[in-house]
Amino acid sequence: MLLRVDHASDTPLFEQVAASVRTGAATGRIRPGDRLPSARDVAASLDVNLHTVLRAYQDLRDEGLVTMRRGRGAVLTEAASHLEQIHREVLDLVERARALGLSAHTLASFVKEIADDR
Amino acid sequence: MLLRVDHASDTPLFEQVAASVRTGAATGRIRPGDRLPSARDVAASLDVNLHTVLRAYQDLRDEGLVTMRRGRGAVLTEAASHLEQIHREVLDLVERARALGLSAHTLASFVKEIADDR
DNA sequence: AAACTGTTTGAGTAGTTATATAACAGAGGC
DNA sequence: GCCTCTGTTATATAACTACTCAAACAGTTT
Repeated sequence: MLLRVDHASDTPLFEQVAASVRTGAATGRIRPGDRLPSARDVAASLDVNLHTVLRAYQDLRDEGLVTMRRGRGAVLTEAASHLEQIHREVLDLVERARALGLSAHTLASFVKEIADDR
Repeated sequence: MLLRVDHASDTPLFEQVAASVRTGAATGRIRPGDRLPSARDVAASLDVNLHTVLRAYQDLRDEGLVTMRRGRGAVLTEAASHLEQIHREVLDLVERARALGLSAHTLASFVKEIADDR
């Protein structure tokens, strides 16, 4: 199955769904132009509310990773084609920070601060 | 003043306080070995509750950026000496991602996912 | 028309955030 | 020793936000 979710996890369901899609795109399981499974299908197969899935999809749209139109579904954009490369760079940076005694949480707060400023 | 806070902002106060300290360390205004102003002083001068400041300090401790002991206060660790370099690398990465059509939010979610896995 | 798709609206619940007050306990100066 | 500084812990509470759910709505495709 493409998308997975852990109901016992402390990270929000919609965030897990979004993360699944990003990972799927970063590993090439989903490609630009591909349509994501419909929100209702995902909701049914993950035993999650429709709204929760749509919330995840909308976040991905806000990031520019998918386009959405009713009747047509959610489609992966060209921007997603570089996810793999960027994801690798993020891993490298986390590793480098770690070597300097800095946690991923510190990095996360830096990135978040930059992200929120726009 | 070293620490600043915007009561009207939508980001939590304790997070703003923590971010102030990180920025202060990244710009060399605070150095390893320096003691942060006492939580009570900060609370009074920012018109914020003591708990709010301590929450920020504790987060920084969890990240390994400060050590805390009662009677002595919160002291910046050696790890903080590399904050400037890492912060610059984060800015570079955000820039590179942006050039590929990826938002800082996408990056943030990657980093957060890595950070939460530990 | 029928069967899909996302969109919108509304609402309930749970968790987070910030506050306040108080008592506790280690560290250091006098 | 005593006083005052420091963070720590406990308890309570109000306001707010996040999260989830349900049902009706409106384009798109077949």
